[in-house]
Amino acid sequence: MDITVEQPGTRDAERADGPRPSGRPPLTERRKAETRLAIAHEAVRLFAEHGVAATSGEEIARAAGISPRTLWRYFPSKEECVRPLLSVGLETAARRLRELPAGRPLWEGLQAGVPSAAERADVSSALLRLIRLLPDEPGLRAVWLRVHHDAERVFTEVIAARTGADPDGLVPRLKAVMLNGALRVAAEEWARRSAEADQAAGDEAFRRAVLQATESLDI
Amino acid sequence: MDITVEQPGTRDAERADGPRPSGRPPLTERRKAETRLAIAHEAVRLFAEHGVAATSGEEIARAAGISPRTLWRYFPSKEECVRPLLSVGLETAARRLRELPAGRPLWEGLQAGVPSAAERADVSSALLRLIRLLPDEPGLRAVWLRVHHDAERVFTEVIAARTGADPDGLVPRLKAVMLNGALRVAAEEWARRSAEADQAAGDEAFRRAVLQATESLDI
DNA sequence: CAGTTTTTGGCACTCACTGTCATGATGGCA
DNA sequence: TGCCATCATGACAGTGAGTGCCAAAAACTG
Repeated sequence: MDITVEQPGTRDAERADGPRPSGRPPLTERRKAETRLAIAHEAVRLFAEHGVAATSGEEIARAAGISPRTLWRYFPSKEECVRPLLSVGLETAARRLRELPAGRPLWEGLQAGVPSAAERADVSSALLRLIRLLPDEPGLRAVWLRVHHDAERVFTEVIAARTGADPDGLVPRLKAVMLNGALRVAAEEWARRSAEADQAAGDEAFRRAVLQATESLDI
Repeated sequence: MDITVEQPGTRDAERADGPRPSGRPPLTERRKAETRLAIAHEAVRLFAEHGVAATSGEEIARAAGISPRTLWRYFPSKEECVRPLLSVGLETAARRLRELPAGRPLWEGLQAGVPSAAERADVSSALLRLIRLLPDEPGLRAVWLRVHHDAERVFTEVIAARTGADPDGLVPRLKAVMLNGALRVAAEEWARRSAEADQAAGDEAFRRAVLQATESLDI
């Protein structure tokens, strides 16, 4: 039940020490990433239809067209199968934050965060369904929390770099935790409003939450 | 792997609709609470000695002097066994916050939070050992995150009451999430400093983190 | 003390997950 | 194009976490 998440191709990626001088070919890796995402989609579909408890790992594997053994190689638990969908928003948020010039206000990099992060419509709709499952599914909620917790480290470094503070210091860590929590709430608001009203309302809710949170944070 | 945590005696407690007119006698409940805590202590000890993965539920049960079947009735997973220790600080923090007059600054209710929450020395030292396990034990970290997530709801209501805001509104929720995250970081700092230096240093670190965080929050 | 409810334990069972090995697909290179 | 090294996949068997069910024991009520 340990949850040591192994990013696909991490070993290969770190072996390639340049842009791609002699690393693993991207074909295989891209296929693996596709498989990961396909599993995630099927898992969300099955979880939404029958609930997490009533969905076995074997069913997910069958739906994704792979053997159970392979499923457990891709993900360490059936709940973790949804991680690729949950993390996509935070990853782009971190990337945009890193690319944001130090002078600009924080929310510029974030206000388009989660919603537009999922450029592909299928990802976005799956993410929407998934977040709506969270209140009723403790196991998935745990993944959601873990994903955000993993993002904290990244945010801490980005914030430390932006504010010129010590990355191991207390202040950037506190700010990262707060920002991270705000993004979680914003994403939940986004999902709720998107489902209640429409996509525009969801995006607006997300932006409002982020703005509300960041203006008091001074990052 | 569902994590529906059932507080001990909840059913009995809600049946007793007065201070205790005809509810369950407190003896049984107290004994159950003691059993819960005893299990938690043994679990932490075993986890610290051999690691979570190498500790079986059966071992925890044997150490606590109960049958495995009973252990699984008390806790839904072996990791959850440590929850009573992890939640003690947040519970007292919430209680003190509730009792804090509306005018007083927030940190007055919190600065003595986690450390002194564990009045009993054994609880405090077990909690210390436990928090130090978190970085290496993803399963326990997940419990830590879940405990904090559960506390969010409580904090949201307390904050809404203090600030006169709508408890379902965005602002109190954001503030609760931020406060909660700050308390988590503060507790981790407390554990680190307590272990590196001494108890006083730990308490001081906790207070510093809480102060740092609350002064920007306007609760 | 007798009757009822609650808690515990024992047993059997499911299924999430893992170690191991054989097989097949893929990419590198002559 | 064909051979070799590498790695992904699958089949199989095994462990152990967690659950349902029923009986025994304990606690509470009168």
